Amino acid sequence: MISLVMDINIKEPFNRDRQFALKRQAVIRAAGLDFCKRGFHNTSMTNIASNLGLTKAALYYYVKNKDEVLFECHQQAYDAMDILLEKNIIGRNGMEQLENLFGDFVRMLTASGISLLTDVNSLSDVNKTKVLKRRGIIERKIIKIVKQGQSDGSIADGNSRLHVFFFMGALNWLNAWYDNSGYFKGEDIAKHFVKQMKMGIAAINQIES
Amino acid sequence: MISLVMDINIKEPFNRDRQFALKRQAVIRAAGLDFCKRGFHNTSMTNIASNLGLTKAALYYYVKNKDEVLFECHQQAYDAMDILLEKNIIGRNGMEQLENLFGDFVRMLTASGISLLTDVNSLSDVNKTKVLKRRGIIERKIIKIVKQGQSDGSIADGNSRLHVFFFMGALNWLNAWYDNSGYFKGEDIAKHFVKQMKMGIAAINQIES
DNA sequence: TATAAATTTAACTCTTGAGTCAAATTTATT
DNA sequence: AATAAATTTGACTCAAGAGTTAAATTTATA
Repeated sequence: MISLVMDINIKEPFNRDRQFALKRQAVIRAAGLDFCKRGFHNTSMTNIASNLGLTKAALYYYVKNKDEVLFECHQQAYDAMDILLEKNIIGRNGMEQLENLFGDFVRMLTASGISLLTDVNSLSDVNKTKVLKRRGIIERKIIKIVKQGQSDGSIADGNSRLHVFFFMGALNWLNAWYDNSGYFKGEDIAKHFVKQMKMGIAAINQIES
Repeated sequence: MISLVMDINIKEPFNRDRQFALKRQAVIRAAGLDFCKRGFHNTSMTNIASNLGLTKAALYYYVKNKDEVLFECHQQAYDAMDILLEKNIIGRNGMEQLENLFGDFVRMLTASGISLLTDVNSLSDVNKTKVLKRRGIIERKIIKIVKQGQSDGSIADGNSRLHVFFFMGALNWLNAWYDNSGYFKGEDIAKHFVKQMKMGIAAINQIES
């Protein structure tokens, strides 16, 4: 049972489609959490609906089919990552940019209710292609930052793609085990993970926490 | 289509059950690769069978049901990890032990055909409990090594569980994206990952590759 | 209060894939 | 060649869950 309350404050005149779009997004985010927790195929449309306090029929009022839901979950995550990527071009060097970015990634997963789904094989072929393409683009952007860090001397040499795969693995796994009600607080994890990410690939000369 | 040839050399007298057990293991390992590649629910028993050049009926000659297959896949992985854990108590300090262990983990995943499955929610309740329990035990053993390293001064302070979750995430993710026919060679990944793991949590004073 | 949007109810269709089975046939072992 | 194990064939049952639908009802908005 997840609250759908939103759009409370800002009293922009009289929405209609906006209201619909917002609830649709909330529905998809909730579905994402379900998928993340139980897995795509272990979560029925009826499950999703009833977790929202809705009926299956009502759910289908917002989405076309289950494939679309999964697809939109991916889109949501990638939209969020894109925003963070834009935002985090700041930093004195590659390493600093990467620290900011990675920290924000962790915060996104622990705080925003957005899940990073990995089950790309359950998508229809068309959507799978789209998702993989988009994932590739994001991956390449991160790799680019790492390469930049290697150029400016802030990040250690070595295969940049492996550098990235390593700490992105930590991120994906975090997404799988993290539980808001659990022992760790999101911000603590963020701090710890940023540090471990950094130490893992920092250029040797400039390691000073 | 995966070859099932085994038990070629060593001509121990006349096996019977042994032969059965070996093929059964091979069947399960192959299924594990399928699950890893396409996902548990996107892989039908018929798929598994035909990838082995078998019939569904023949597959059921070796296993009771799909749940058992998934369960045994987990067991195989944990058996392998247990062996490596036994083997890698060697090392001058916690860090060295951890390096050996982690490197072997990577090699196991890239070379042995054993997959580290994450989809634990698709298991029956009984098996899920068993698997989670076993995973917990292994996790704790690794954490123990880390703590030891923190005691002997080879590993940096900080929450040991987070230390472990971080690099185990890298491992799980590797398992998901790695492809024998791909760009990277297993041994190269092992070297790189061990280093990045190490740098991530090495005590500051003793960082010298 | 009139109107349209949001949601429920409840029944229904369809497909997929797990799991079974028995008889026939192939393959290996002695 | 005899025997048992391994495998095929092909048809079958069953359950779960996606997706649909139409009519009734509730909720919000103007």
